[in-house]
Amino acid sequence: MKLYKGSHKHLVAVDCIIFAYDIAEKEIKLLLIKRSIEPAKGKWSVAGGFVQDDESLDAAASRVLKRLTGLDHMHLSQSSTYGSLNRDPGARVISVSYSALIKIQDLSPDAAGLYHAHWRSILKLPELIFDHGTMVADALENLREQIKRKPVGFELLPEKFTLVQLQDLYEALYQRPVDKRNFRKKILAMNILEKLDEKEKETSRKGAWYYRFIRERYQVLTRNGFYFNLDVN
Amino acid sequence: MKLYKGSHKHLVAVDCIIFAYDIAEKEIKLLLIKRSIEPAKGKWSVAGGFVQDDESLDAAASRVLKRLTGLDHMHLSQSSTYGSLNRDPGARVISVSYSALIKIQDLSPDAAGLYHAHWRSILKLPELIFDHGTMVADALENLREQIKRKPVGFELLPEKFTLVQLQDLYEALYQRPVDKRNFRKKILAMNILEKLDEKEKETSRKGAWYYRFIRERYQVLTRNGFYFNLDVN
DNA sequence: TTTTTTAAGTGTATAAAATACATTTAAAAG
DNA sequence: CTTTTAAATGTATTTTATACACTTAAAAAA
Repeated sequence: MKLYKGSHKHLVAVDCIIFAYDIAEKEIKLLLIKRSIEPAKGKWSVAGGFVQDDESLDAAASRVLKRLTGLDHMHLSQSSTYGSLNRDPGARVISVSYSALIKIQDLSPDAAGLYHAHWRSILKLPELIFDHGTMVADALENLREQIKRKPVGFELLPEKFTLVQLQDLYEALYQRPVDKRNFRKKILAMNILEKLDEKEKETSRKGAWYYRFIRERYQVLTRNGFYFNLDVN
Repeated sequence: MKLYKGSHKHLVAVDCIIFAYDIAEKEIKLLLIKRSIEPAKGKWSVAGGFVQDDESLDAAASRVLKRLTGLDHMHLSQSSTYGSLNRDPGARVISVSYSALIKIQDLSPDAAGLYHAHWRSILKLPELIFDHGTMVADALENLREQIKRKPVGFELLPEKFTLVQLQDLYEALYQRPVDKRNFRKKILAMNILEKLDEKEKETSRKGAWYYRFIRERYQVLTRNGFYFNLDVN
């Protein structure tokens, strides 16, 4: 069956904006790739790839991400689609952007070597090719909204994390200080964290208690009309 | 210049979910088209078209919308992109969905005749082709969120409208009653409406005052940190 | 002309949520 | 045992959200 004859076909790419959080440096980072093909070879870009004939958009994004992280499953969501005529000087390419949230250690051995992948703070991004700067800005804006209403911050932290680390993450994303007592009051009131009986002792003498996000409890609450809300003051 | 050789090309479509509000019937309506080509000829769908070689995605959506409404400018925003392998049985098509908000009277003469376009209440939608049902559900969900935080409700109403009409619109979208006094208190407190000295007299003896949305004032306020918020209780 | 009918318009008291803010505690180092 | 450092904690105040019922305007009917 060969329908829709006469309609133009297009190159379609997926571009993945990969976010992680660096606990030590208290910075949100983005995985950037040194581009290996023309045009713009050697310039910085986000990770991308063309959508193949036999794969869905989501599958294409997963493939690109697996190449860099080795991970099969991760927090991945479609953001926006970019289709201006001359966004890529090499050819007319329509690009679907995806946001991925991962733990900073999750990089494949190939990532640094083969793909020249590097983590860069969102505060000090180099110039990016094409409209990747816009994609990143859009994705970041989206993440800032998402993290208020969905428990996505935990995707960027290890399984065990302290409330200090969680707050630092929010502060890094919003670039403004957050009231410690109010922040803890809000997140603990949601009743979706479990306090472990273990302390993080690297960064202070006293040590800070570890917590864990209980996804199952969150899901049960959600089914009963609960809404995650961590509006930062 | 012929780069990216060997990568597959795809048919790319735009599909427009066109919303309007029927004041008399107090119903949110969707513009549906009787499909004129195979596959699924004669079935209901949203308005769509293939993206041409020389037009951006936004331009393609605008073209589709102009065909039906004759309008050059309207509230139009990209929603989501759909790319499963078999979403269209006719061929592999990747589809970018757009939401449009228009006034119900804005239909081109061709719309009804040539395209068999019909307004249908979102409460009584027929079965739609392919994944158009999902597209509509996603767009509707998006609209419900948008209308809380952005002054998009006014796009669905005439220039002059009453507070009763505005509230009815919110109630139609949420399918639940809204407290009249609290609703009016909130919207008027924003100071973005101007009370006209004219009454709407069709629907009641007493008549309801007409108001007008002052976009300029909204924009000024927005620049000064104001956020539209009409969370319905 | 008075009365009835109908939908528009209005205010206040209470509850809940957001915010501002400073001291105490635990633990290691000196 | 004193000092140092970051973690942990509670309350009062302000702001926002909510619940709730009567009055008013105007035409239609008596």
